[in-house]
Formats: sequence, C-alpha cells, structure tokens
Amino acid sequence: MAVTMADVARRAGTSVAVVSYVFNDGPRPVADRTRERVLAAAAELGYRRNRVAAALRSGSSGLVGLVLPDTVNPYFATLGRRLEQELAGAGKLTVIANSGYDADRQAAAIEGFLAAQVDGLIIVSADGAAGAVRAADTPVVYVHHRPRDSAAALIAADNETAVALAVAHLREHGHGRIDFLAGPGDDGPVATRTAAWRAAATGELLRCAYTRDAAARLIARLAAESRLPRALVVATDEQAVGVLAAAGAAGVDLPGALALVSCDGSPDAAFTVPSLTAVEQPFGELARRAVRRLLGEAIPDDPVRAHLVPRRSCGCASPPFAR
Amino acid sequence: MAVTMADVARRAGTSVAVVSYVFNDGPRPVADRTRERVLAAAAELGYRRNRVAAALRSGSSGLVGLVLPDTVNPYFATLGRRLEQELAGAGKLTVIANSGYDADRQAAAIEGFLAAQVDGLIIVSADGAAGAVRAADTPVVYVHHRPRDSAAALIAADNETAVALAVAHLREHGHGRIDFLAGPGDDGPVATRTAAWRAAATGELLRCAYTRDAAARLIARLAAESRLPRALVVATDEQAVGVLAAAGAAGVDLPGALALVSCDGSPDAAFTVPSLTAVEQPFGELARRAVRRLLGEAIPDDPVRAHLVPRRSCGCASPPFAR
DNA sequence: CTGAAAGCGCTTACAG
DNA sequence: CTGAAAGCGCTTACAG
Repeated sequence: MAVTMADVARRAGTSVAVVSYVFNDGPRPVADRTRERVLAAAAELGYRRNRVAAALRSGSSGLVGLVLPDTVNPYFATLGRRLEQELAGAGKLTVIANSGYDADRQAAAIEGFLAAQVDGLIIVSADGAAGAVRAADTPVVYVHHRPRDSAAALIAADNETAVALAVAHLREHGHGRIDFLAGPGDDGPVATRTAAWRAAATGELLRCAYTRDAAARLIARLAAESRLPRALVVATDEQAVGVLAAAGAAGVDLPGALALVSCDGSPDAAFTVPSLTAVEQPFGELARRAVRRLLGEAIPDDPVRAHLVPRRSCGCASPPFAR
Repeated sequence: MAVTMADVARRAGTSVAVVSYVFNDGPRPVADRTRERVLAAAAELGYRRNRVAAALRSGSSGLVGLVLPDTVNPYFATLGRRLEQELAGAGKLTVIANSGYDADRQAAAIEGFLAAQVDGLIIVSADGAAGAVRAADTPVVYVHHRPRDSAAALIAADNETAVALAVAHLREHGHGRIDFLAGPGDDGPVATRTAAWRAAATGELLRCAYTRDAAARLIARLAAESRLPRALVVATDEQAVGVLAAAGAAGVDLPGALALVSCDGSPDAAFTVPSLTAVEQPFGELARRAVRRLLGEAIPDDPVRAHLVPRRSCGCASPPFAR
C-alpha cells in the first residue's frame, strides 16, 4: 500500500489537514515546528502526494492536453518541446496526442483529454483537422491555426512579414521573378503566407501536400521537364527538405540554378545540403505566450515577429561549422 | 457544473451503480432495456466520464508516462510517436517529458508521473541519464538503454547485427578499411554497436557527442586536414546528418570520396543529400513490444532485427522519387 | 438483474 | 495555529 497523508499525520502527531497545508503551502498557516515534523515524517515514510485524489477534490488535475498533427515533423516537434518545457515550468504535466492531420483523431484525443480532466488544451491544428472544442470549463488555446467556428485564443507568428522578408531577400540576390510553393488548399496560416507572396512578388504558384515526399516528387518532375523555378519561396521546411532532396538527386545546382528560402526555420535547416535559408518562427515566444494565455495571463497583442536566417540555399555564404 | 453519473442515473430512473456497470461493461450484467435508457440519458445530458474519480477509486489512471531524451531528435520522435499510438490503441493516454539527456530532469519527470498515478512508465534513456526508478507498484519498461542498477524490462534492437550489416554492405562496395563514428563514451547501446564494429572491421574509431553539430565540426576539421575516412559507419542518424552537412559544405564527394552507412534509419534518411543508407531500427516492433510488456503481456525473447535500407550514401543507386 | 452504501486520498470551509 | 469532518465522482463488494 502506498503511504497516505493519514500515515504522515499519524507519524508527525498532527492531522491530515495540517499535512495538506504543509504540502500546498496553504490555505492555512502552519507553525514552523509543526511543518518540520510533517516534512520529516513524510521523508521517513517516503510519502508521495497522490495527485489524482487532489485533482478530484480540488478540480485541478495538473495536466494539460497537447494535440499535434505529427510529433515527428520537426516543426511541430520543436513547438511541442518548447510547449512541454513551458508547461513543466508552470507545474503542469503534458499529455500528448498525434492527430495525424485527421479531424476525427483530433476530436477523439480531445475527448480523452477532457475525460482526464485536463486543466487546459493546447491544439496545434493543421488545415482541415478542425472543429471547435466543446468544453465549457476548460480553457483552450490554438497555436498556428484556429478553426473558423472557434472563439478560442489563437497564437500565431506574423506570417505576412515572414513571407515579405523571404521575398525581399531573394530580390536582394537579384531575382525578379520569385515563385511560391504552397500547400494543397487555401486554408490556415499557409493561406496567409500565400496571400503575402501574391502581394509581394510575381511568379508561379506551385502546390503540393505538406510532406517531404510530395515536394520531392514535384521537383523531380519539374527538373525532368526543365521547368524548375529560378527562385522559390517554400511555405514549410518539410516541403523545403523535399525540394532539396529532389534537387540534390537530380544534380541541380543550388543556389546557382535554384535559389531557395523556406518559412519555418526548424532545427533541420542548418544541416541540409546546401544549408537552408529560412525565416525562422519564434518557437520559444510562441510557446511562452500560448502557455501564459492558457493559464489566464494577459499576453501582448502584437503578432510575434519572425526573422530571416541567411544560409547557403538563397545564395548567401553558409556559416562554417565552428571547430 | 459537469454532468455526473448521479445525474444520468436520475434521468434514466436507475442507480449510479448501474450507470457504472454500463460504462465499464461490468462487473455486473445490465438488462438491455436498462442499458439503452442509461445510454440515452447520458447522450441527452452530454455526460462525460470523470476519469480522475474513476482513477481514485479503481487505482488505474489510464495514463502512461513516457520519458524521452529529446522529442525533437527524429530517432526519439519516431519511437515516441509509435509508442503514443500503441498506447492510444490500448486505451492509455501518454504523458510526455523531455529529459534533455539529464539525470536530474529525468528523475524529476518520473517523480511527477508517479504522483500523477501513471499506470506505467516507459523510459527511453540515453547514456548517462540513468538511475533506476523507485516505484514498487508501477511497471517500468526501458527502451533502447537500461541503467545498470535496474532490474526492469529492456526492449532494444539487435545492435550487433545492425552494425554487422552495415560493415558487410560497405565491404561489398569494395571497402577494406571501415572507420566508425561512435559517441563520446562507452555506455549504452552505442557501446554495443562499437564492439560489434571492432569485431567486424579494421579502421579508426572516431568519437563525438550525439549531435549533428558535433559531427559536423568533427568532419569539417578532418576535411580541412585531409584526414577524412573513405568508408564510415556512423552510430546514429543524428551524427550522420551532421557528417553529410559538413561534407556537403566542404564539397566532399559522397559516396565517391566518403561512403557512409548509418545505424538508426529515422525518416530523415530518405531526404538527405545524398540520401542516407541506414540500418533501420524496427521502430514499430519496438513500440509494440514495449507497450505489450508494460501491460503485462509476454513478449518474444528474440532481439528485434534491424535491416539495411540501401540508398545513395554507401554507393548504391538512390531510389527515385515516384512521380 | 438492480441498488444502497462504503470508501479511494485528498482539500477546504468551519469550528475551536 | 490546529483538527474533525464533509465531500469531490466514481467503483465495487454486498445484499436483495
């Protein structure tokens, strides 16, 4: 049997109420000597608080549910790790689920989280896997994308500026026509990126699914048909990695024949061949704001700025690997 | 206020016991007509089971704690997603934490999981972040690596065979001397891989931390000194990606001047430049066995076989990206 | 097949 | 500053 507060109280010669006051640091004060006796007794018995019992009584489980489309995708993985760390800092445990870009799986995950009495929900939703959460008492924060029918908070980076920076940088490299590789549809944050490209540049709009493989197949086909872009902004790193893979396999000279800038800046970008110039999403600030908002704090109104990290794929020099 | 079993019972004209029997499908039988009334009442009221209360009473939280060194590393991310999916299939929610390769953070995460009354613990531990878990009643499964002082179950791939396959493949490409890039110390599964290389090949043993950056710096230095290996087996994909990045930046011809085989086979390998030949860890089977073992099932004794996936970095032809 | 009731281990108003 | 006791929402032996 596990050690309970009653065991600790007995050994310390006090009541369970006082033991609870000690471990919660309230809501009633405890005399220093009593506190020490309680702490000593707890240590001797190897007491560990049962947070399930505390959750039932207090209404707070200490759990936060995090839904990500795919935890293997470096973009979502980076965001997820930052969120987990912020939540841990706030004393919350992170319950995670992969939605697989699927609305039904996302809904099932959220249902499970709510049954587990999570204190909040952070939903990193890709296009499509939408549908607002039905949860009166549980705070919800969307990151990256929010379904149309939801009134919950949304934390997102400044996608307009991100694309404008990418276009401007390729222009500085002397490119007049700048193409754009978007997602399959016109939904979510990539739609914003696409619109920002339309406003800033003239060129062809390419489309493919948000996977490395889809992008690689597209580029392999264009290379075979000698219809490759000269300068290309790619909506996501995942697609950009596919572009690089196919270009590399086809022997295309980057950045000479094809100059590339991507829009996520996941940790992959520094280690591709050639290294990938990207407008880097402010992952840390996004995570910080999402968690603060979830916990009911006020957060700044201004969108989170992304900044461009120049590497080799655009035509800049790659920073050397420090010895 | 949330809807409770008492509300459902009242509306269905029965007792909370019967409502519980219906939702748990036991332990007592319920007449079909009664069951239907209960289900109808629950649907009308929008009832959602409170698993915290169920956990307190039944002793099972439905939560499993998963500790990973770093959820952004594609190797751990791939393993983590498979584990999460297996656990979801078994009706468990996954609580996740990053240990950051740090023993204290790992211990803190485990302590938090135990306080949350997890039904089990899956610990994917890297070298160093060890220390056995003190948890009498909670089943523990280690994946990849188990601390010396632990008697818990370990699920790992057949690392000897993995390296033997890599060495044999480079030999088929005509390489006599085959070097090996290991981790900084001689601990954990990479120690097994290193020993397997020693047994199978003659060459130089290189070492660096398990990061892309460390591997890239090492290769940049060796390239500058014209001391690059001709054929190299790399212990992990993370390091191999760093090797490719530095080789690419230095203009080294792969596989002509340097032939490479890695030992993880994370999803990255198919999209590097050149594509990365790797002995692929059986992620799915590892996850399946880990979860089955955690839930108390018997699992096969034989180590899980890895197999080699030939791509361009060893000298084979890269499979084309399907159009 | 159904129901009344105890109890899981906490937290917290309330009384002292 | 401390303690006795109610109660969070379930599950489950037990009685019928």
